[in-house]
Amino acid sequence: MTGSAAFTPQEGGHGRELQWLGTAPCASRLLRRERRAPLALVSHAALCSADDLSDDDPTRTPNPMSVRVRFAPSPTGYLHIGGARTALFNWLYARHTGGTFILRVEDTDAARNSQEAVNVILDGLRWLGMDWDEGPLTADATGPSKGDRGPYFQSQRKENYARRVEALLSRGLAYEKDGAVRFRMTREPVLIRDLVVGDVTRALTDREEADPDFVIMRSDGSPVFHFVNVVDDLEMGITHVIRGEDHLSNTSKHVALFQAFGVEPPKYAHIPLILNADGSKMSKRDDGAALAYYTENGYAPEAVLNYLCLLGWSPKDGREVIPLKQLIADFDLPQILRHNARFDHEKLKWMNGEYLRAMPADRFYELSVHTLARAGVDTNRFPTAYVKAALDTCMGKLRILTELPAYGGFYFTDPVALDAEAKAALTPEARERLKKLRDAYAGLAEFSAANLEAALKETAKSLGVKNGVLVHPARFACTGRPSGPSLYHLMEVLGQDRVLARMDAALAV
RNA sequence: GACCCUAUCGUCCAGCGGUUAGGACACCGCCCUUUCACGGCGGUAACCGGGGUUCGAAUCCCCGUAGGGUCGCCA
Repeated sequence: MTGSAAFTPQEGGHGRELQWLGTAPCASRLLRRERRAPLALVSHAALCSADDLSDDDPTRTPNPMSVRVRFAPSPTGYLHIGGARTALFNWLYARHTGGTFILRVEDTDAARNSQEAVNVILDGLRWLGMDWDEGPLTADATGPSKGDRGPYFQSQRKENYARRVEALLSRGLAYEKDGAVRFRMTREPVLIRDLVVGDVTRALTDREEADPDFVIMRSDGSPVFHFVNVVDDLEMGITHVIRGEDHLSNTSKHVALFQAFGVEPPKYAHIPLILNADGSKMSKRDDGAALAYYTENGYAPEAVLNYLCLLGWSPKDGREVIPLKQLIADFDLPQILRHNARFDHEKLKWMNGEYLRAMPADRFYELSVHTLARAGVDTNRFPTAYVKAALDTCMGKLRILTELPAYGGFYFTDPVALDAEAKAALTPEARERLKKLRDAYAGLAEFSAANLEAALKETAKSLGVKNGVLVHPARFACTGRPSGPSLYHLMEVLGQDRVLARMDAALAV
């Protein structure tokens, strides 16, 4: 049996785990002191391509005894958020143990297989900052890949499956019926030793009782999922199978198959599922079910990644905003919960805001310009210094980037559209006062926030009104809306010409 | 129908035989403040039900109930 030779021992990773456990508490103490700085590291790390986290890292020296985990998605055209978390747990475990993270594409279903669909997966993983040590380099099934256990597309592994079916057939462990090949499944309950769920004894269901055997190769010669999954895991030397709990019941089949091939099955870790906010199953149509929802709706990948790993897992000390490096150091299988989690969009938004606030300015500019462009706001028409100054007044004020066009879009739109509230606020009396302020501003030699503030307060004083009486009409005139960045700073960025012009426009309405 | 998993504030997590059941998001007050946020302070809010075991149960066991998953020539 070539199977036993191909299979690698599974204990290798544990020495490393102990080391990590030993160093983690110390590191976390350091990090709690300085929350800001480590956060910056996260965004940086998530931004960088795979190489930053992998190839330079001395702990990543290939080790035949180490952990080998895989993410094996089917290219369905979208990357489910639950799938992304499964990938994340595998990736974190690999990085935590110094093991190998493998990406394998289960493209056996030709009907819904396309390069676009594969790209959705590759891009999704890259967006989150997850790099794979072995797997495809492009979406082309026949294209280049890295790793010596390929091909990494199931569509390219047909001979392996045929050979394995033959092996089972020749030993009487499988048989042909109606042109299909069926595996002789044990009738005894199967013990599944799960690292998350514990020991599970899976008995046969009533239907299985009637006929426990199952098809491993269809009459058209194509192998079925349970079979290819096991064969690939075996031949790729997978040591730990970390996957959704929806596969737990089927694991008895996989264990039986491994035994038929004469090898110990890998260690299993079935992780809980992600449900909708109302507890229902998250299906393709639900908002936020696809990773693309987050890439397109103003989320920072580092925040999504952080939030995702807190669904079903948490560090012992209750920290929630956790730098990626710390996540890798702390992550481990035994701490994974056994019950499903509901996805809380509000909390993700909060966390996204935390990351947006703490990230380096350049990173914020990059994300912002991209978001504005998507909203039809072209920042390229403005000097870079102006764009940066404008965005500086917005940084720290948003939870998700998609709030930006409404929040700071006025910097790049002329004339500004006054909303209903703004128009209502510009009463004849308010206009009169605004006119006074406009004239005061027209006479300013240096249009700085400090001068603007002083001039406004002076004007208010001479009018005998509170500052707010002038502040609000001024804000409406300049931005068209009741809320936004700091008024004086926003006006400084806008500059004298724009501010006066906008005040004139508001007075003319 | 059978099999498997699960069950602490509305939500995400702490808890692992003895706690005033803790934190975070959200929510509600107050403070800060030119708006909106941030931040600070305070508050509302939970052990699914019933039996055991034990001096003592959110923690262990059993039964119910509820939710989720699985029983394909889908993946």
